[in-house]
Amino acid sequence: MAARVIEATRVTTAMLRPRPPFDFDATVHKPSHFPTPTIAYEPGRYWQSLRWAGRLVGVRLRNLGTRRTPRVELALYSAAPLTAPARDSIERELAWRFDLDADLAPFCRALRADPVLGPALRRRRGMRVSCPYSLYEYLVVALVLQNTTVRRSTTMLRVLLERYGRRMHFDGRELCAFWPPRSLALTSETELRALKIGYRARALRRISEAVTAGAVVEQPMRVLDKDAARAALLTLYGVGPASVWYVLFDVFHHYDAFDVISPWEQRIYSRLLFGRDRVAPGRILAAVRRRWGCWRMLAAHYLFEDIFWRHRQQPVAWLAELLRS
DNA sequence: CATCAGGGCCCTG
DNA sequence: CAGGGCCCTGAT
Repeated sequence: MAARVIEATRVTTAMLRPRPPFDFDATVHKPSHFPTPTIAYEPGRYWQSLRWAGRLVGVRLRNLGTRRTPRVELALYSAAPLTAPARDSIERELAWRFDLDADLAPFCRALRADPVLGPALRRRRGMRVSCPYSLYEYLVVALVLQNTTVRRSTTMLRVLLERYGRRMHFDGRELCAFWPPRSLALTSETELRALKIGYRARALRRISEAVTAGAVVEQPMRVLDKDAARAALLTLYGVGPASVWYVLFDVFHHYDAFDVISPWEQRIYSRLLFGRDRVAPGRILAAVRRRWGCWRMLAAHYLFEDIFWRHRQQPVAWLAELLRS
């Protein structure tokens, strides 16, 4: 890395007002997700690096409100002062990434009587689907998660960030920041392979190339419907059905993007929905579609994150068993 | 020591 | 549309 640590000392703040109800902690922190060194979280406080419009910015969010009267203080740290338009555009970008303007009322009304979902819905009331990454960054994460263990994924991402990313120092924290796609677009596959990311080297280079060339552009994809977005994403080399549905939900907030289920998630949903182990994926998908309809992935997200939050508070034996490995 | 699976995907037949 | 190969690592 990036010998040089970026000192982001200039700070500007703003107040965000998410649409109520809003659960700060469950929105900014997803205990079931793969943690990356670009993010830090403590109850009520959250930090991340952000590459935006060619510059690196340190983001801090603080919860200064309640579920009913949400207030989130946004502090932006940068090496050079941010212009007002830059600050506004980052504010809008974060509102999108954290789904702050979402109206969850119809969802809550429709599903609060559901016997399985109801309790999770009440405990996490106001939680949003959120994603701190750009589409490109998310694809990088999805790539290192493929066909390996969490431990190795962690190593691969760390090595990539050390080699091509930056370190940022702000608000007393040091976080890594992603590289811009173009710095990998021209890198040789051989050089990437030397970092022990295996066959992913080819995909990483080609995805970086595609994004740099404008073959895939995030902003316009945000308004595409689910099928169109899926088709566009599948044109990327190394991006298949499993990665795509994660992207459709996390990055593009399609609340119904629940059409694929991976083996480890299958086992967790089997427990949560049927109270037993290894229910066939097809049955799980049919059940969530029937019960939760167009909200099925958002509902599943509530259930999933809720059990992970509770597990953290008070270990859940069967979950601990499934996660061991 | 050999073998295999791990939070996929591509390519071939 | 099924199945082999892919990089590497740790478990057995």
